[in-house]
Order: sequence, then structure tokens, then C-alpha cells
Amino acid sequence: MTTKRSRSLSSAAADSNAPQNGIASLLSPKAQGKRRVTTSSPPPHVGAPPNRLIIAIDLDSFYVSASRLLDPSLIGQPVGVKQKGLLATCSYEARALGVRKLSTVRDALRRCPALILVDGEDLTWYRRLSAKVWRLVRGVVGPWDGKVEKLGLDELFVDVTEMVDAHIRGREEGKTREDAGRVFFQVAPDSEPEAGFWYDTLGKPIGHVLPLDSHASSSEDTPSSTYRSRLILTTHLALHLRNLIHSQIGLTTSAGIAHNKVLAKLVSSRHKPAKQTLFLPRSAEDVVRFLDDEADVRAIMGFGGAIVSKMRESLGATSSEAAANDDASPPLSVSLARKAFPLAHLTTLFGPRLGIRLHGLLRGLDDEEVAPTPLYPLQISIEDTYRGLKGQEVVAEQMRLLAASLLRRLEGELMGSGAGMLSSEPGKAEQMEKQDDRGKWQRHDMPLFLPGEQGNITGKEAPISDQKVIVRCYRERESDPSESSTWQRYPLTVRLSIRHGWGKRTSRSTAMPLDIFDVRTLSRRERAERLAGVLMGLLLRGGPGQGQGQGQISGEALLGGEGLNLINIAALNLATRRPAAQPLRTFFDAGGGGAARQKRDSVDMETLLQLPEDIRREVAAQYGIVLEEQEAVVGAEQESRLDTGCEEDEDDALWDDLPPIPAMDPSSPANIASSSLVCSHCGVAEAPWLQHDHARWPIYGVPAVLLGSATASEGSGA
DNA sequence: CTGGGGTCCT
DNA sequence: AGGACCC
Repeated sequence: MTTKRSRSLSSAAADSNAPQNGIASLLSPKAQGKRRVTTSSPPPHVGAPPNRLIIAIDLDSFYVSASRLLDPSLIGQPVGVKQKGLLATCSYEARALGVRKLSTVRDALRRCPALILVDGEDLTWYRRLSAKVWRLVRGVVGPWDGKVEKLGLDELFVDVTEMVDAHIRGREEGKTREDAGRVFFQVAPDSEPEAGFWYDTLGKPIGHVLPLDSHASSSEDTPSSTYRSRLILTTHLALHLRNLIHSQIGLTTSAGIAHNKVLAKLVSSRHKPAKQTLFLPRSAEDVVRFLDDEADVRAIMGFGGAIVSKMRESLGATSSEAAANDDASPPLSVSLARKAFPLAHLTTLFGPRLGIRLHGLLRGLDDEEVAPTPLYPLQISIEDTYRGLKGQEVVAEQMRLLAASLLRRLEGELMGSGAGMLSSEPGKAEQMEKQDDRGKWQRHDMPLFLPGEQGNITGKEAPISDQKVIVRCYRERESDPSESSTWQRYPLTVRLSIRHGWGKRTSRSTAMPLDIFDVRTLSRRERAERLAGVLMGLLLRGGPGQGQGQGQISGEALLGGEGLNLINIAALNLATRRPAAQPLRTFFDAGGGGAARQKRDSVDMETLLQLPEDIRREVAAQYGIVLEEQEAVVGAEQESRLDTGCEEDEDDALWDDLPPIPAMDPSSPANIASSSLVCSHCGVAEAPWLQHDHARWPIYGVPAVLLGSATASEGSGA
């Protein structure tokens, strides 16, 4: 359908300013000549003249603006939003006083002692506001097959090609309202004929235009359906969306309009708060000239630190430039990058796929489609940073807090009534739009927690740079899921990532314990306890290289060296339906040797484990399941059991109801043994936090006796 | 002295 | 599981 449309448009373009109109000439000769040889089907626009209409929208100093909605006294003030020791962002007033985004708090306060600090470590409010903006925009362009992609909390990409062309078609068919040189762009379906905006048929763009001489030279453009006039029309639509975001939500935005994402994003940052910029090149040369103004190739989305560092290194080797791998090394300009890195060079350095992409990016070529952000994310994670967190009890306590925090988020974002509270509610967005553009801002309904007498601000005193500094902190009231709300998605996997000292992150994942979904029968505390237990198991599991689970990593993680600097817990693999039970048997089924294995498929382990103890024991006895809690296991017996290997045994692993994570010294074998349970499958005793994993992959589980000896080397002896 | 998140690719 | 990218 794209081809049909673009044919009619390019025939319209052919009459007036064909050579300068630059549709074909926007492509490099290479790209024009090349026909797709790949077997995978390319996006419709690949290899075709640029035809898409992309808007990049950027919420201005988002965290600051969002905080100002909660606390208007911040308006007009130099404000910095801090996360731990860093300024996530700061207000333009603060920037005028020399404060830089991403500077340390200490540095910012040195430059601007009057800086007002806001705590931005809890993202709840920002996340909600961000989703609101996304839904608003999607409510407008969605009905026209428009696509909206969220990038982080404060950026959107919007593909309005279909929407604009639908309008142009309607206009060609005389279906639009016109009045004294103006046309009405009806933005909602026919049920809402008043929603939309008037624009001037003179074809003047809204906002800034780049390259600077671009529009002036083509001022004789007729407002016909040329590609250029479609881009110009898009600036009106962009303003409309920005006006909506401002009037309905109260946030100002910057925007860029171009024929692809990278260029739209690049120009969106050229004029920054509350302005928009159109990129309107006449030729491919215009694009390259524009990019060559960019002194730092990192300004192009896709050129990150690792890539540029590698490029600079390669440059130093061939051109005797003394650019080491420093952070302080001078930026690599786009023009230098383009001249110094022919395609063959880039593919050598980065492989065919990435190399080709980077080569195109240096010339402004970008095929990346606007990928509609799905209703539910692919993963939900929380994290916190520490200064050398160590000790079993300390770590376990943090794990409990983080687990509870993750559960709170999962409940908030994955539960709802069938329609989905996070869902677009297309009708609602249209209603909002139907209201006048200059209407009052929407009420922001964050249920605020009011600890202070003076209002909704919690003052937190924090010692920063030797002074006590007040950090304003806005908190949301706790709430439980409503009665009617049910899980819309079920994360099947949980992943624990940690950073040890200042090293790199490492991560392990395992099955999500399914009882975290039982919000009716278990308190959040109980479910958090369960999840934290599983996480402690992951912490102790160590890497695959640890084979039998010597517990080296775990010992160090809990007790040794620098301690933990970061803990991140992620819920991923979000399923639509709740699985029946924990997949305990996969390992054994794959093992193949289970012909004689006795089947107990009729027993739902999860259900069994949740029964009251007396009933549970009764049922277990009936099915021959060992629910025995064991005081201690003799070391020698364990060793021999371990040698035989769990996979040869016949029974499924099963543990008794899990006790809380014991607050105890893990280096004491006695403690471990006393709280261990014996695997009914292979007979190995495991500490509580290892049982979950052991049940899935017995060979990775760390037998208590080994754990004891491993930690004993650092701890209080065997 | 370096946040608290996300996505995709290998 | 890790590494790159994005904000």
C-alpha cells in the first residue's frame, strides 16, 4: 500500500521542482542502485525513496517537570533530581547557573549552592506520567495505524505516515473542511469531527527548519502532495501533539520531524526546550552536510561508547594519532568518521550487520522502524546500589526489601481488570482530546503520602559535601490490588544481577516461584519472603564454571572482598496465562534414563505445598511423597549420595514448606544443617535458599556439607 | 567516585 | 549469560 501511495505522490512531485525536490537524490547512489539480495523481507520503505514521516518527541527535563507537577514551588527554581550521588537531570534554571546533567551532586552544589535537590530514586511517579503521555499520543495516532515507540521515560518516536496520508487522501477527495486558505486536519475518527486542528495551506512549516537555507530556497513550493509538503504538514501535526501533551498533562516538549528516527531525534535536540525542528533536506548532500556539522559522532543514536572507543583506537593505529582509550579523549567528528571508515573497514571492525548499519548512519540512512511499544513490557526490574554490602544477614535483609519492592511493582503494573488498566483505552484518549486544547491541565491523581505537616514534601537530610542538604522526596501511598483485579501477565523467570565492587555485572536466573501470584492467600511479606529465598539461592549458585557448586562465588558475595555494589532483580518471560505448576521435571525428563520413574502427575506440587501442614502431610503420605524435615545429615552419607547423582533417582524433588531466610551465620555448618531439608529425590540436604534451584537442577544445588566447608575457609571454621 | 531503569543482539 | 545500545 505504500507503493501505491508513493507513486501518486511522486507523480505529483514530478511536475514542479523535480530535480530539487530530492526524493530520489536523498538516497546515496549506492543505495539507489542496490536491490535487496537478502532473503529476509525488508521493511516496505527499505530501498525505496524516503517516504516515512517520523516525529521524535522529547519531554523537557522530564524528571524536573514531573516533580514540578507535584510541587509547584519548584517552578522557576534551579532544581536537580538526584539518584544517589548523581544528578539524573536538572532544570534549565540550574543549567544557566552552570549545573550539568549527570554531574555528581557534590559538583553541582559546588557550582550552585542554591540548587534544590529532589530525590529521584523512586521512579513510580515518573513512570506513571510517562505512560500517560504515551497513551495520549497513541490514542491520537493509533486509530490511523500510527505507531508510537517509547524510548526510556522521556522520549517517543511516532510514525504518522499513514495518518498524514489518510488526511491528504481525504483532502484530495474534497472531504476536508476548508476555510479561507486553511484546512482542518481532523484527528479523530468521524465520530469526533471537532477533534483536530486548522493549518495554513500556504505550506509554511511550524518551528525551526534545517538545513537553514532549505525552506527558503523552495518557497515557491505549492502545497501539493509532494514529500516535502508532507513533511511540512507533519510539523503541524507535531505541534498538535505537543499542544495536547502540554494542555492535558502539563509537560513541555521538544520535537524533531524527519524521514527517519535517527535524523528526527538528532534535530529534535537542536532547539531545546519547548521547540520543534523540521529536517527538510533537498538532497543526500544536504544530509551529509548537516551531519558533518556534528562534532561528535556519539550524537548519532547507535554510536555508543564501546563503538566509538573501538573506532578511535583503530584510528590511532593507522593514523598515528595519539588517541588512547581515554574518557577525556577528544570527540570523533562525524565527518572524520565518515571519511576514515569506509564500509569494508566498519564491517571488519563490527561484523557485517552492525558495520553496514553504522556506515549508513554516518550518511543519515536509517531503516529502523518505529516499533510500537507493547502494552506490557518484556521485563520489569528494580535495583539499588550500595557501598560494599556484605554479610549474610545484611544481604538477606536487602533481598527481602527488594523482593517486596518488585512485588509491589508487579502488582501495580501486571494486575488489572480484564480490559487492562494500563491499556490504551482508545476512547478515553479521544475524549481527552475532545476537550479544548487550552483547557485546564488534568488533575494528577498521585495519591500522596503526607508525612510532613507543611504539605506533601518529605524533607530528608543527607550529608553531602560536608553539609546537611535537604532533599525533597515525594512518596506515593501504598495500596493493595483491588478485589476485582487479576494478573494480566505472569513473569515465569526471575533474574538476579549483582555487581561486585566495581567489577562487571553478573547474573543468574531461575524459575519464578509461582506462589508470588497468590495475592489473595498470601501477604506481600510472605510472598516477598519466598522470592527472597529464591534470590538468595541464586546468589549462592555461582557460575556454570562452578560445576558442582563449590560455593566460591557465594562465599565471596556474602562475606568477602568488597561486597556487593549493586543488586538488580528482574521479572521476565511474561506469560499470558498462569502455568499449572512449577516445571520440576524437565531436567529428569531430558535425562532419558527415567523409564522406571514413577509418575506422580496427578499431584500438583504447588497446591500441595500450600495446604495446611496436617492435611499436607496426610496427602503426601497417601502419594508416598517425603515431606520430612530433617535435623542434620551425616556428612559421609551425603557425599556418597552426591556421587551417585540425583538424576538416577526416581522421585521428584520436594521440599517442605519453606521457612523464612534464616538470620544466621552461614559460615556455621551447624546452622546450615539445622535448617536444611533433605531432598526427597536424592537425599541431599540443602539450605533453604538452595532448595528452589536444587529442585530444578539438582546437580547445581550446593549440598550443605560443601557449602559449609567452602564458607568455612573464610568464616568460622568447619 | 558511576542512577535506575529498559531494548536488542551475540 | 553477557554485552552492546538507549534514556
